[in-house]
Amino acid sequence: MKNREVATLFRNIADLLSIRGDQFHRIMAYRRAADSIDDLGRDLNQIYAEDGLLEIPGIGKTLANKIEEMLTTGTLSFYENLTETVPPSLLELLRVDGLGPKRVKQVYEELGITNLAELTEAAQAGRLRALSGMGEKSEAKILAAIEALTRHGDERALLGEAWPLAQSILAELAKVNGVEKTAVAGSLRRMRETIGDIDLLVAAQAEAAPAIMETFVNLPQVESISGQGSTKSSVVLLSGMQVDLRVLPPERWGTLLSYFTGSKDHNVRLRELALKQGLSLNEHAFTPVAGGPYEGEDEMICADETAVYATLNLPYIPPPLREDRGEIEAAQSGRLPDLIQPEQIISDLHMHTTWSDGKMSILEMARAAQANGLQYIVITDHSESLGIANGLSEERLWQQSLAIREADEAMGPDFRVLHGAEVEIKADGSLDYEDYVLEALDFVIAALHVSLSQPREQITERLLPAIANPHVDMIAHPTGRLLPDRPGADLDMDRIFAAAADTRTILEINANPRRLDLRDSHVRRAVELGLLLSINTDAHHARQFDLRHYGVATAQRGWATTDLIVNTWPLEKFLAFLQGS
DNA sequence: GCCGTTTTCGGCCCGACTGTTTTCAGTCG
Repeated sequence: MKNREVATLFRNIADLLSIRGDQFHRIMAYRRAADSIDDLGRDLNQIYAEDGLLEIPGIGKTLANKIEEMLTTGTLSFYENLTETVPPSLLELLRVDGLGPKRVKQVYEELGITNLAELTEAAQAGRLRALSGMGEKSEAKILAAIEALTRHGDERALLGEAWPLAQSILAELAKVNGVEKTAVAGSLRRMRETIGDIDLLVAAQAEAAPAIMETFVNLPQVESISGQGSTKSSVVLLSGMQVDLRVLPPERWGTLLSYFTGSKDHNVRLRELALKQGLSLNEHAFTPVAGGPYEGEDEMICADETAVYATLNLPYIPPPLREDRGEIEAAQSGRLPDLIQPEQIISDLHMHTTWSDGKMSILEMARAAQANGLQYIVITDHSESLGIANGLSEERLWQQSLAIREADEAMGPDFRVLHGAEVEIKADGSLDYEDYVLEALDFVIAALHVSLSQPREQITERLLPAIANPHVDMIAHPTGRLLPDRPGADLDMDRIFAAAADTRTILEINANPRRLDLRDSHVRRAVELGLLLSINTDAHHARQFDLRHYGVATAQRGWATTDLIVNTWPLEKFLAFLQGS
């Protein structure tokens, strides 16, 4: 079984246990374990082979045994037994917005409902309202939620879709009288690759709140209002995405922003730390608890997040790190990483022009890159066999070489245009250009685009020779995944990383929000191993240079430090590196 | 079910909103 399958099984167990009414913290343990496995960046089978399961955070003896059973037999008897008392089809009921484990248990036990179709039928027949705690309104809400679920699904949105949407809504809200500050919060501020719903915050005095809420729920993109209060409102957009807005006073901005940025796990750790100091932390303030050293004193409010962390004797922790993956401990011991920052990026090593499937000329891309704050770029059009992308034959590649020299000269002394190629790693593992061609290029990218579903052994063996080739400088979007649907190649990442370390081959963090490949957990592993990384836009149009910040955020989520990101290197250092490799 | 600078047992965070309630349970984040 793969990591994702194990994690999913644990999540399903957690949901089934919650329907059964098991102890809350036992359920949470399964969820935490699932999250932990998702974050690994390594193959669980490999960790198991090294006898390292117990070192995974949130995995104890019981869960380690369950993982072992899953990895060795492909099934889990505990889960099989569980589904005999709690039908797994109940899981789909939990996807209905507003329906939690207690209600699911209730409709299952009292009405014998086991799936979405039966629930729909019962609601339409008016049989739900007879249940205790339910009425006509609840019944109508459930029907509406089922309808919304069947229409939009409950898929998470891509970061690259949610981010611009959030910015446009904030821009509208900022125009309302009395709005002092606005911010994105939640997983969007932490820049996760997918977003469940958009969390927005506004700082304003209470008297301004009604007008802000009115503006919000009446935005043209809004399809329906799921809740409207004085501090919190929720809407569903036409796209099906839910957006929550909270309005709170500016003097409490720090605790507010911290609380709603999450992650939930990070917040739990912060509250635990606060409690150890005798303080209760919520979105409004730190409040002294009875019996603690501050008992009887006033609450402490925080105008910014730095003050929140300072109260806990911690340095500021950047949002992309707030996942409870060791950032609290690192902050406590002064070992927070020197995170790569967007303004430190001075190059882009992967982009396309009209010579292959790009939309702009070499010179147009160069000028746009310079306007974007870069100092040098590499033009890397596709190689011949990627016919669908108008890949370059060897002859056209030589012609392009002249065109690049012309563009380089036209750009003057303060900007350099280098000549590279994105060379196809063919299904048989061979590269698309001969070595003497690769040698003549300034920079060589190798990448997988086709036959990505080969079995692990085969596709890993296909990529390794490319990494080992002395002319290959970088592997682009290593797994080839495309969010949200194509999972990418089933590579043995341990072997890929080891090979990249041996040959000092750069691994790309592709900034396109459909790729973000390497993904954050892979970056984290690569950083631990000290591998060289590069954040590139893979731009096919000048405006796609704007996508860079998604790549930087992914690097930050993987704890990437400035020294490992080759795009921070001055041109001389970069060229010297290419000479030496 | 995990975990340990309250350590092998007993904790493990907090509030808003909604709909059903006469004081609260369920859901969500």
